[in-house]
Amino acid sequence: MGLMNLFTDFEDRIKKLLETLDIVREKDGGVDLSRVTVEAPRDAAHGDVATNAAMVLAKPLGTNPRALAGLIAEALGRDADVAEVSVAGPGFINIRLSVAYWQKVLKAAVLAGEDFGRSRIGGGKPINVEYVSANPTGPMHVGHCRGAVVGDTLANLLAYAGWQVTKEYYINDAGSQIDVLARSVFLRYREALGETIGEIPPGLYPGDYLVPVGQALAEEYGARLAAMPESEWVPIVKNRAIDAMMAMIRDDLAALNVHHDVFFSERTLHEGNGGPILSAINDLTFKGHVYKGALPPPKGQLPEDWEDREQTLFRSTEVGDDIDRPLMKSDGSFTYFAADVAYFKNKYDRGFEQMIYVLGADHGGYVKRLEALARAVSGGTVTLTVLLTQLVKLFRDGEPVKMSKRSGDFVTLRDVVEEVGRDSVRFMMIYRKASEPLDFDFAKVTEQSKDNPVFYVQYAHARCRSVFRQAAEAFPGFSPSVEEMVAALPQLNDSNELQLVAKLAEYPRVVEAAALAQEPHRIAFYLYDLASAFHGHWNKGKDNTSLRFVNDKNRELTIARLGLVHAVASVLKSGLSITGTDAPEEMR
RNA sequence: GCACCCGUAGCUCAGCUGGAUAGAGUGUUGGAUUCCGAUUCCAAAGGUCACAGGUUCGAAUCCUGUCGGGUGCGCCA
Repeated sequence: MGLMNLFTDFEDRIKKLLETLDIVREKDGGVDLSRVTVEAPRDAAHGDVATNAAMVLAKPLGTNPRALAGLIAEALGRDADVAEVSVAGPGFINIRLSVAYWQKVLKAAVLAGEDFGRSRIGGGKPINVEYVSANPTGPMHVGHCRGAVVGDTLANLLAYAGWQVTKEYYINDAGSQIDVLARSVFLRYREALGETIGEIPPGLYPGDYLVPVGQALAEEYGARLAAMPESEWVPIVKNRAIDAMMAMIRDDLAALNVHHDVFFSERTLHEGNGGPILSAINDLTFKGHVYKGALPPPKGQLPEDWEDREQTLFRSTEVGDDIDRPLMKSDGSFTYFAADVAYFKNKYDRGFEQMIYVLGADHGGYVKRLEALARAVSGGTVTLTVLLTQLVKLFRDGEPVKMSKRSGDFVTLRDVVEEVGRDSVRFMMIYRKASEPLDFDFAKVTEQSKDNPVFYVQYAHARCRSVFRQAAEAFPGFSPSVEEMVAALPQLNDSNELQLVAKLAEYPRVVEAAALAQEPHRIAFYLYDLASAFHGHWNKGKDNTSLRFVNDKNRELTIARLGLVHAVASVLKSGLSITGTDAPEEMR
């Protein structure tokens, strides 16, 4: 099935052809063909594929682009799959493909089904995608939503493109906010025992979601916890609290169709007096990246409580950072970043060659130290990339939704999913470059209309399935196999249909480009494009009944067209599954 | 003050890692339409790609600077 990607197919053909040209063969030292590309012309009127070969190679070969283009075009014209070649503009070579070639491409698509866009470009390399990693102190709110969807979709995309992907969640269960959580739960526990606790003191988490956690503790322990000294009940309550919060978060994520492979606990890095962290710091020290010293005061406004103190520092400035970063506080305890060093080391030891961190835009200041960390620990062998997702602004009927940090006043992820639906949330979150801010309007997203892109795409899929149902009505007992559809494909030669095939043919290239650029939004935009092409073709059938997929006078032609519809449905389903949304059989 | 992200049609945004006359959706304007399944279809108008330089056959895209918006800037996680 070498026809899966027509662009790479023709790139290969053109490069082989170039090597047979006299002007190339006679060139001393050979010619660099790496800049030769094959792509779809911006304007379909120019042709089906175009190459820049003549413009790129003219200078090294000491000739002019138009003359070289003529030579290449002449040779290309002898390719049986090429219907027409022309030279245009500064030296573009435009190629129009034969009907037979399009039929071969479609055949590949029909046979491959949902695997049509699958790629091996990732080479089976292990890659770690870390995303969400929300603190386990409460339910997830909308702010976590975008990172969750972007990370999950990117991970799906990379898997489809041939990487060996691990989806990972870093549980921040070691910091002081977890102590606050434990004390908040303890209060709810005393409440469950019948004590009057009154107003939740400031500094503790006031949310009702902690009430059942306190009740469960009361049922299990009775009054025994209350009788313990703090040093004894804290670890018990802390464990219960974290488990309860993580269970809640997992439920929230499941509602968004987000599922991680690994949940990594920060606490495990602190076990045994911080052994894993110490050993990671020792590793860095051994490699010469650690020293004891004082940081220069921050530029601009000096904090009021600024004191010049000596601490253990990571010399990250030698590996690309702007300022050295503290690993230990002046009292000798670890910084958060120290745990990050150990966590990265852990991933590194697990054999990941590539790591992606999906973080919110408010963590932008963290990027350089993470990159520096990767260089220092791996010696530059690991590529660590940080994907920053910009903020989401919520709107209801055009009015911004206000959120304060006070409990009950923020919109939870669960609220949003329940109100607008899982698929709409996911698609909207991915239907924009991650680096662009996103406005999310409840009214628009709930609407089941063309304005809602996920609906438009899903509708195209449902319509495809509907064609099969209609065919079964026109021809009772009709259910052509893939083989029958493939055999009938030579019947397809209408230019409108071939345009749809051309759109399908872009899919493998879109998948690879999106995976390499780590830009999952491209899949969503492609799906919209394909859906649009399909709906457009469908609409032509309104006026021109000969274009309709089901033709009850021509069984063979109908089978061939069902092949096209089958391929469209398969690609839509494949793409929708990358975005983590359903491909419904019908819209109701 | 510094770092990162971003300035593209009235509005919301794409632009395939440098390609041809910069594209969709929405809105505006003008037509068509009792439909193999929805608030349908077709067409037109709409742009100094923030600005100024540079790199080259060729720049919205890469480099530098300026202007404007967002985010973050010792021992918080």
